[in-house]
Amino acid sequence: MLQVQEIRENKEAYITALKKRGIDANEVLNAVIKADEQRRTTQAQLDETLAESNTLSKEIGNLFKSGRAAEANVLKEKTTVLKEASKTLSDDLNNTAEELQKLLYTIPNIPNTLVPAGTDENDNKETFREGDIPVLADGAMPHWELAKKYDLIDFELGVKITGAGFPVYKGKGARLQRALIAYFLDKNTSAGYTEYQVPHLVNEASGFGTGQLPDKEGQMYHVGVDDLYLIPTAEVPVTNMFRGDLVNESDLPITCTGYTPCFRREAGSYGAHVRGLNRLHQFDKVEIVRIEHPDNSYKALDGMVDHVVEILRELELPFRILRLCGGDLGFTAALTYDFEVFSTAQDRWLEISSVSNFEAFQANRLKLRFKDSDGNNRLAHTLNGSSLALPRVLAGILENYQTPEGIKIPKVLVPYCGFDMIS
RNA sequence: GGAGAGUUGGCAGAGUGGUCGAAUGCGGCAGUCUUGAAAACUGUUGAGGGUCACACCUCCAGGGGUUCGAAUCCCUUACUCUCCGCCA
Repeated sequence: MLQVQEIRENKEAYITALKKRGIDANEVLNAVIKADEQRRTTQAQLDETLAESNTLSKEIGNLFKSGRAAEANVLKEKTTVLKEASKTLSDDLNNTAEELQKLLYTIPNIPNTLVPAGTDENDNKETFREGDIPVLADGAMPHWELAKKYDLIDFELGVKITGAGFPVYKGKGARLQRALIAYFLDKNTSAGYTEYQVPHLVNEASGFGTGQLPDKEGQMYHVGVDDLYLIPTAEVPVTNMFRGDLVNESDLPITCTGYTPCFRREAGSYGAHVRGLNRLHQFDKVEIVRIEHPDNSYKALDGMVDHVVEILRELELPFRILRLCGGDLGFTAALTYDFEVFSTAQDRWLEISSVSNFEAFQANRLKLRFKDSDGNNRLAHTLNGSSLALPRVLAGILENYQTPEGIKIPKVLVPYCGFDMIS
């Protein structure tokens, strides 16, 4: 959520920046400013009425104490009028504040200057590419066929016990998953991130805090009887651990990592692009989250990008980095880098990580602040990134490492797997 | 599922109708002392709105009520804890 004061001060710049998202924000920003002015006017009137009322109350109290009940009763009548007035004003204020809040919820974050204009993924800007795309032998298969051939993943069994999009990992497939999780967590903790295990269900307040609610509840599974949501990413519980906190400047940065399953309803298309592991309702992910000083957040973002690069380099997977364009940028993000691994057998790029700086957008909703050296309370910046999303990494490994003899295991994973070949 | 007790400032924890935005402790900040640090001592320190700055207003879990006046009394919702039951 944007801050009203910032909108007031930077309206024109915000309109220009939001054009990159394909949004003409002129009208809504004007509406915000107008509602805010209305709010402040009403607030001032209410304050005045209450001040008068408070003064009278004190006088009445004093009169009663000194036994002048008759005079007190005269004043009492005055307060009745003031009470009615303040009731009306307070209702007005609530309505205006609610209206303002609703408007603010509809406005996405302001894209960073680096964000290219554009409408969809075709306008994303590739900023980096590394790794050789392997030349596969004849008869190379996509991962879902490999998974079947080597009995690593059973999609049909998942359908039987739950439904489409809930695969069952089996044998060396399950072991490889576990190895990846352990390897990712080790990489993250040795880079200084503190490991957490967090709940996989969150309450409504948490959904609001990170921006999944109120607009995107359809993307989350909702447990109605208890009014809880299955997490779509560890970002939600991890970031919300700090909701409402006021920390010391010296506590920053706060860095966390955690493994969780992720649940996404993603009612959408079915077909070739969502086959196998490409798109699932439940998948595993290791996440990194940083709470940063605003002066340091972009440096931290670069650091997170470098960190993910290192992991992909160690896995020896061909990858590229995209800077998301305005149209593809998430609602809460100011700048996002997507990582994609090349799936040789499918001949396409698969997104395996997304690293974003949300600046103060989430922190404003979360009321996540720090006390700076001048004693002022300021909103912190939040960032997060996947390191990494498991299914597509698995797909990338299966497809890129396949040989006629079997699937080789990336060197760095062998100690975690206990085997170096799936055959 | 049954019974009871709670929810107060960054944290812990007093406060049962006006003098309470709130004792005290911890933490934070500043200073004294010290070569420096620690300890000790002194001072200072809740948040939001509003203002050029004051004034002023709001906030003691959320919502409603009683009262001239509510952290304090009443109703209600949520959450937490303890005991019992069930259970990994």
